[in-house]
Amino acid sequence: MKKSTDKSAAGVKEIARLAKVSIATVDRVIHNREGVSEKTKNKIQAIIQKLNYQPNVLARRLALASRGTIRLAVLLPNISGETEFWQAPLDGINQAEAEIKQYGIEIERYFFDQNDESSFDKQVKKIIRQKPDGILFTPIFPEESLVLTEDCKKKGIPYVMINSDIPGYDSLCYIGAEIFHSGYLAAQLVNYCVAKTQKVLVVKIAREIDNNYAILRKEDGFRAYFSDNKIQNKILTLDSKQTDYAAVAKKLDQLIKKENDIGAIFVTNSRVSVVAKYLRKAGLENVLLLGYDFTKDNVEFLKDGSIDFLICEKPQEQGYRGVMTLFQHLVYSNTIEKNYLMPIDIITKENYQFYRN
Amino acid sequence: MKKSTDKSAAGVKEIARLAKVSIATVDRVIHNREGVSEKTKNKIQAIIQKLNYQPNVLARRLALASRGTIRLAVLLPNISGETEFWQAPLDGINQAEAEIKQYGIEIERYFFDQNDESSFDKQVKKIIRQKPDGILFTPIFPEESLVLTEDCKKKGIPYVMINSDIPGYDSLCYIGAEIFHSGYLAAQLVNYCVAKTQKVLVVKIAREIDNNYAILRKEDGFRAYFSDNKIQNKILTLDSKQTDYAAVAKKLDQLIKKENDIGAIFVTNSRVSVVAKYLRKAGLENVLLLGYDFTKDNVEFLKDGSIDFLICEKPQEQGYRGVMTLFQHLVYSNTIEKNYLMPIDIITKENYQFYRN
DNA sequence: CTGAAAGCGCTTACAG
DNA sequence: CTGAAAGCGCTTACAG
Repeated sequence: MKKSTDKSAAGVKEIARLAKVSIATVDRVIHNREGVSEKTKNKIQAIIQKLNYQPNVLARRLALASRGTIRLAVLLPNISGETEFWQAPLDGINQAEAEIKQYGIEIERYFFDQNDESSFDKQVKKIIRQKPDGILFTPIFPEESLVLTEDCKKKGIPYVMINSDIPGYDSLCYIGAEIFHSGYLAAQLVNYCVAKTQKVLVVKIAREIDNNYAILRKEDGFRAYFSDNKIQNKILTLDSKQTDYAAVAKKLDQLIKKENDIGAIFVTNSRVSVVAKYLRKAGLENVLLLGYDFTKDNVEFLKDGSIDFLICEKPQEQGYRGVMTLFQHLVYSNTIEKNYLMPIDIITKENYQFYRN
Repeated sequence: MKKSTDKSAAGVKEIARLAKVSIATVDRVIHNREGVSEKTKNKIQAIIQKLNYQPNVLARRLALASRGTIRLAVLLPNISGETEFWQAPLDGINQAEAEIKQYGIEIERYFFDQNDESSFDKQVKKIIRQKPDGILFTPIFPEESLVLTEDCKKKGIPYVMINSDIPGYDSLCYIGAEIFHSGYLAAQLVNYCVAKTQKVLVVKIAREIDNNYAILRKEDGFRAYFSDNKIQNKILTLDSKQTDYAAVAKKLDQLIKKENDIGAIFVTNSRVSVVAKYLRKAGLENVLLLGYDFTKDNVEFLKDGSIDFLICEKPQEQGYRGVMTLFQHLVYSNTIEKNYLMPIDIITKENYQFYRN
């Protein structure tokens, strides 16, 4: 390793020397602060230009570390067996926290019950009382989310939405997939694998279907693919507001008795494992089954062939990136991409081993 | 933003104070350096344990920045129209360089002709002469690569392999996909989309097929899926050591005249666009076509439906991660995962827009 | 409007 | 075997 040589990145000291001022003044110009005469300001800016000065991010962070703590609030569904999905974003958030807590970032976590809008409300009130410096949340309930976003706007608190978007809620940014398109993709896969004569079933399992933007958008996308491409398969629908196995199985049973020759089933969220369990018990494993998310249950059914395709949108990375975005914005005032669209990944029995959430 | 409070991460100073020694001695213990009495060493280690001391990476890097430059060498195929694929790893390398050049890392790039083993040889000699501190390369030619790895071992220079692996070449680490499995995955997709009576064609297009480990492994994996699952489709083979369109088209023409009812074609590398062009011209777009890599040409054919699936292994991330790994190893002596296996992504017409290499 | 000095947490000669 | 001091490049009171 030889000693670093020439162009070794001039810093504030060098600029100060060339401009015959102190580094404090250089700093003022770099940060566009008040109280520098036009003349010296111009002189310093010229030198910065000429030297193509790039601040040393390391040193900047280190110096800043001594300042105050930044407090972020995170609002996500709580994690139960049924909603294990949300572990992934949380993992990402934890990872981000580990990386940046050295810079004085603290993260407060709030959880709500996905089946209970009032629990969302309650947590929102708590957060508002805490006055965090930035918020990360997922707008599962559009109306209730509005309370939060309105308050944030009033107080100038930046907020990031992950996993699903609500157009018109003007956030700092959205990090997640284009969910309409993920339904579209599911339809493409179905079309590859199913005969033209077979029927296709869309299953929606959630306590709050009508108020669940993501679930509805996915079905829209799914249906759009068929109509855009003039594909004639008959599309059936099954909704279940009860999310337990018994209830879903019963409904499926009734439907399948009535409708013969269903070639594929598309479940619009991570509850696909419930359907997989039913198909396995009923000996209907030749039906193509697609659903969402890389949860433990789902992967088990993927392995044994009950589930054919899982669509996955890197939930862990969403959490990670969400926190990092707030960090970038609050600490460095970086400009932020309004929509960070995640890839829409296709997971099968033969590539799940290598998947990274 | 309130002032940081309590547990605000004790540092070397605090440790030194508690152990009643100087911070220099603490530093010696942290880095397991010689010349500290057992007694003080134990005392300091106990305190480090108790405080759960985490070094401040920022400060460490900043302090280290003043040391010498680290020089890395990168050896990749040159980028032509035909081998545009290699732009992606190079992009990743450039990105990594931008992030770490502040820490005194310099990267020297060397290119060889993928169709000419002697050009690889020549570049290896150049690199050896330069005595870099670390090397990143792709072992397309096993024998010629051995010259490089042997020399590195002798001199203790760490090297990282990306994109394809050669088992037994004991590198610092391999970053890339499990290529056998990527062939396996391709076969699964084919099996979903093709009738049992149809034939399947494997196409290998490369100047040096027999000496190209990756291409052979992918075919192995592809075939293994069929035999493991006792699937009976007849598998045909077409090899072309000429990589230009005219030559490949001619061979395909001959084969397709002889063999009727080919349901799918699997091309074992990024040259799949050549086959796509042929199928489009021949009006055979109903044949399922699969191949590798997110190149501009391939994506064009994906869009128009000539290619159905592209398998992609994040080449840009491979380059990025390769450089970062050498950096971690050389600067922080971090322990490195021996095999960093990339996901094997499935790209279609309906999700390519969101893919990130 | 401007500057001298201290500090961020760590590393490294150098001196004993 | 151990310590005092300078330095990494930047930021921030504080004093003028």
